[in-house]
Amino acid sequence: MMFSKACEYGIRAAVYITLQSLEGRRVSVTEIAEEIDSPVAFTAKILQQLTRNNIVHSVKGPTGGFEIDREDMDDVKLNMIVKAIDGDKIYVGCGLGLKECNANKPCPLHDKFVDIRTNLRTMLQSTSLYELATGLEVGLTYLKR
Amino acid sequence: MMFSKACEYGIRAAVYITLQSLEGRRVSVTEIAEEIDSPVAFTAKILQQLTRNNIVHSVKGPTGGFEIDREDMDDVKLNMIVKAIDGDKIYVGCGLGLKECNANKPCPLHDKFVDIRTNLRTMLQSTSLYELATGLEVGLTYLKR
DNA sequence: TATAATTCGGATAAAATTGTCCTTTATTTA
DNA sequence: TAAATAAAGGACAATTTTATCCGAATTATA
Repeated sequence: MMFSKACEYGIRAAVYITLQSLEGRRVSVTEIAEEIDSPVAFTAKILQQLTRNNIVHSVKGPTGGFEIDREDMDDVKLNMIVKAIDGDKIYVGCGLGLKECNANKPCPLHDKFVDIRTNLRTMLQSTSLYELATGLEVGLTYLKR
Repeated sequence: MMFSKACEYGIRAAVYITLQSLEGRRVSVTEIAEEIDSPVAFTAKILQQLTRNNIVHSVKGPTGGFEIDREDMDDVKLNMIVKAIDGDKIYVGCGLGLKECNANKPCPLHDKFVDIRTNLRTMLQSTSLYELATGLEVGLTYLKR
């Protein structure tokens, strides 16, 4: 609706890893994909991106998998995940797709979009993985289906 | 950023047609595509959709082209164009792509998205083609580049 | 009535996104 | 040290979106 599939899977995966890391569990791609209901191999690719961007931490070999440091659960905000996967088009782009659209030379929708975009950015910048995972833990929110 | 390319072109085209119809001019796809800086043939397809949805009016043959009735300039709101081209996924979908995500069984981002989506919907439902075209007329806004 | 201009609509192509598969590399443990 | 397990990464396939092309239908006008 707003993000690419890749980004959606990325967020869901990161939240699930956070939830499990809170319990001290390291999780495999297989388990992640099962739990967030996403294609395994594709999810693996996305996790590689998150790993390269230091958003999650990966460990190879038996007992390996993905985890997130307690500290990072607070420090990693959604905007970092979105940026790592979808780039910054959400922040930069014009609602009507114009290359040069800004306050000086605005498209007809520019001003109307400013608020919406600002709200979105603020939300993404202020929402941490920890916050999202704890909602899950309490059973208030869900990641599947 | 938020809409598909098709939808972006559709909105830009409709606004341009409105602007010209205000001057009593009927415009061809060629002119439209030139003025809004979009691929001609693709734009033609999108205009067909807008025509079928009674958002713009088309006339075949020489002196033919696209136009919008003065009345429709006020009645046609952006949400009608978005719906005609992108469907209602903007309104319906879950931010994280979950099939069953609602207030009863919300995804971790559900509540955070409700506001943003509501703002967007309100904006689209209340913005008319006439309003957008007048900004262009006065030279306050732009459709190109 | 013939011609030219224009939209309509179908078929197809190109590009981007989504998704799969398989080999390599690192690491644990028996 | 050998075997087994898991992520990394490259090549490829399927699907969706974006884009082009061309003949058919419509209509103004010479």
